[in-house]
Amino acid sequence: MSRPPLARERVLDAFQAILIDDGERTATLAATAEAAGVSKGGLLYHFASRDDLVTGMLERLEALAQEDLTLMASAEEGEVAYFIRTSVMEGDDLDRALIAAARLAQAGFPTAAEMLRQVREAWAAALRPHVRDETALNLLMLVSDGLYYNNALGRVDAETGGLAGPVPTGDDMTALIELVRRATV
Amino acid sequence: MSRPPLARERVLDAFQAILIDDGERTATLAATAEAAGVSKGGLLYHFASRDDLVTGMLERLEALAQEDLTLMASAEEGEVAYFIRTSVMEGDDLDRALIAAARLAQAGFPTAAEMLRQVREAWAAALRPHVRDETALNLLMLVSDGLYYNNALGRVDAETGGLAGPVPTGDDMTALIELVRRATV
DNA sequence: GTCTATATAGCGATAGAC
DNA sequence: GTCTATCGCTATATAGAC
Repeated sequence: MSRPPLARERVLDAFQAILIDDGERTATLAATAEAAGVSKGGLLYHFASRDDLVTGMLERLEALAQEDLTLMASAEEGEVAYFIRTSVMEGDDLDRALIAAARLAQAGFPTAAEMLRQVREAWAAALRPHVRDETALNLLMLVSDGLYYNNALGRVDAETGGLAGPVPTGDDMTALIELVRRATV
Repeated sequence: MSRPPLARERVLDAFQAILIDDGERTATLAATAEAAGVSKGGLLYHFASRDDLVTGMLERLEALAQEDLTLMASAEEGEVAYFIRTSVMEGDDLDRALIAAARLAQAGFPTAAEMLRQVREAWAAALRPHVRDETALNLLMLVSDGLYYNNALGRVDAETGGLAGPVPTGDDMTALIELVRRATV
């Protein structure tokens, strides 16, 4: 649990950024190394293979998701409100890790798909006691999935650094959250 | 508008199938050619480049989406019910074209992401007059997106040929549809 | 319209110096 | 711990026979 080498984290950040901005095909070892400011050999000292790089990224996602579950459990506004609110993508570390993992999953990495399922299931389990029934839970999870999916297809907005997609913002989002809350809690 | 060569369609089918089953990276020209029963050279007679293959696939998606809009407009059960019901993935031609396009979009093909946005917008426009307000439309679209997203991450089920994911089925799905309908229409 | 053969380029990974 | 150099493989695409 001691802090990992700085270069290692920078490589992981770079890999994730390229995955999000340009897709799995562009996230080569050379491109990742250059973006991280190390050589290909330097990268391969920290991650013995490309699969190893993927594993490192997924482990970081798992840790971030765990943190989020803790925050959700102690949220003053209640678990459900917290979950809906944070399903709106704001470009934080967890959002970025989820989008990057989705790219890998769709590129054919089964471990990424598995991790995403696992994280989703953990969220569902945490929310289950706080919604009226299983149907409401399904609705809640699917709306959240839909928000992530649309953002995953959107481009990164150069202005805000956030992800721009055909997803409601501002007052529209507030109204949506209220509608979902009424239908599920 | 006369019917296209048979080999061309077979190549498109093969490309789509590999995209869905194994991801974008595995859908190489060689693998596609073999699955279609032609040589690499034969494939490249019909599609001058890999990008051309992608374009051909997206054009087919556009045509299938257009057909679906026509069916939706004349559905006896009403547009909204038709839309929710057919958001459940059953492995038909449109479903497969959408999943394959999603794979390409996440692999970094901007034209695929663009086409998906366009198709989604066409659906939204067709549904808008039949839901109570814009918030309801957002909810409806996001649930549909969520269903597709989960299925896109799931594996193809060897038994049914359908796509298996963490998505409600049977009675659970009927209940979900009813809940969404009540919240939107 | 379909084939084989080949050119060219880029990727992941290894070896070994520093 | 980080580098350069290089190997081996595979991918896209071209050329030209049939």
